[in-house]
Amino acid sequence: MKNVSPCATCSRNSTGFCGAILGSVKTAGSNEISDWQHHFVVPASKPVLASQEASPDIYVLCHGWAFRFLQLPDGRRQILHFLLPGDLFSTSSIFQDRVHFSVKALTTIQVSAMKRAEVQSRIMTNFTTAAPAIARSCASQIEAAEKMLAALGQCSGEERIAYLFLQLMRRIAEQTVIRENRYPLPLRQQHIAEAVGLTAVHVSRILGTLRERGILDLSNGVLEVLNMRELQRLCSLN
Amino acid sequence: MKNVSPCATCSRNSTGFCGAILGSVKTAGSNEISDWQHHFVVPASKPVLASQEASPDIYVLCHGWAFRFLQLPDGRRQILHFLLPGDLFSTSSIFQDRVHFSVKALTTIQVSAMKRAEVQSRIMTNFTTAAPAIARSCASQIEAAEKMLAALGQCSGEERIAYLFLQLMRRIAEQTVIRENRYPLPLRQQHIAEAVGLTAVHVSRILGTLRERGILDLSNGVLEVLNMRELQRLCSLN
DNA sequence: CGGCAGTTTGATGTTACTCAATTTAAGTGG
DNA sequence: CCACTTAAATTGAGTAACATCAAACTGCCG
Repeated sequence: MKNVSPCATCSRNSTGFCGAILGSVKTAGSNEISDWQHHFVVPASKPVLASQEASPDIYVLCHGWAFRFLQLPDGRRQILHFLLPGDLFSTSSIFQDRVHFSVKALTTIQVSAMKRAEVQSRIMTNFTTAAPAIARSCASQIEAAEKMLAALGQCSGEERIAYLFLQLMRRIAEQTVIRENRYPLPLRQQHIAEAVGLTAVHVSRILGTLRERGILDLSNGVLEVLNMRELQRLCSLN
Repeated sequence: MKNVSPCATCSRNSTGFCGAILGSVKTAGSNEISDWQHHFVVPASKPVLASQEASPDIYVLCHGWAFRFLQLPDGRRQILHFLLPGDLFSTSSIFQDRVHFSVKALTTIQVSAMKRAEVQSRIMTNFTTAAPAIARSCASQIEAAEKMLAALGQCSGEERIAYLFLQLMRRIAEQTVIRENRYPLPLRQQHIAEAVGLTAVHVSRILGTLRERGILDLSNGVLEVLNMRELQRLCSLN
């Protein structure tokens, strides 16, 4: 298992969530382990956080990919959101110690955990800058969820997959330099299926036709977009 | 057209959004029209608010039913949420002047509009009580959207309708006394269809079987639940 | 009495699911 | 490097869920 010391990549903290919301929370340039935050590693495909489980910490993903999901009593599950480095698990976790979803690692991940009480008090002392940032974060989470709702309710399988990919591509491009339209995408077809509400078999067929038609090619954890214009045209949402 | 004077029913303001979030904002017992809030009426099935339209006000539904929806470029639309009396259109509208959805009246409605700037400043002066309330409101909107996402992604038409009804019933019961398991529900089948991602024809068939099986009966704007236990069993979500 | 909006019903087509078999890819240990 | 194992992806055939189109039916209102 990997080293559990504070991850070097957590300089990322200064861009994503922490930069925007916490503002002056992190001591600039400091690497010391404080008593209110720590880091840990979770291996690929292992659970990170269970639904309704109380936690005194809030979590930010520092490295790797994870996803939030809802598990239905009969075993079916819906992936709600893929977490990328820099992402806060959920904005509402700043104020609540229980969340309605579970989180699982997709790749091996590094997570930063911060004491909620500490984060809250730091936000309160600096709320004129923190409040709008938190509000924006909430608003964008709501908007993302409701747009996906529209995609699942109104769009065909192909459209949904196109929409999912476009959203992910946009987010990946924000944190990685993209060359030759190749996006790192460590998803199994089963994950795509659970995110867009199809079966893995059907996802395979749809990806097959998209490949045949020269629109995109997903293999070996890389999504290569061959015809961006056509991909966007497929996605009537957006 | 109905009278546009401040609606008597807006005593409701003290329970729903305003009571929880605004706290001391409303002058207790006062009926005067202030310069920072006003009321208006929208007839049934007329638009209230268009997506991306900037507004200096935030809105609370005082009377009647409305719904928030997303319109796709090709005309399809997804109903995101039904608004009941006391509901703030969207928590994020407190901080943003544009919203990603549109709103339409289902019945004739009365709406209370409040100047955002004024609401914000009152929240800021009282943020220790307002902030947690706003956070809870955001969290519950996110949770509702993501649970619906799971319903659309993983559940059959019948399950989705059962879920929609159970959610609505819970909310209706919070503000109305329910007798004989009869819930006022002023929805056309087309609205149900657009909320759960089915066609109106299919909704009609599903409602037909639910009626035949003695589970529920929706007609004349009233939902009568005949077998609550069975209805809950249908809804594997929840 | 007609007209209209909403609902119901039937027939048929399409999308997506299920089950099962096969192929491919990725390790793993010798 | 090669057998062996296992997870993932692909393919085919049959089926179920849902959409589409069109017609008939209902209640309601002028």
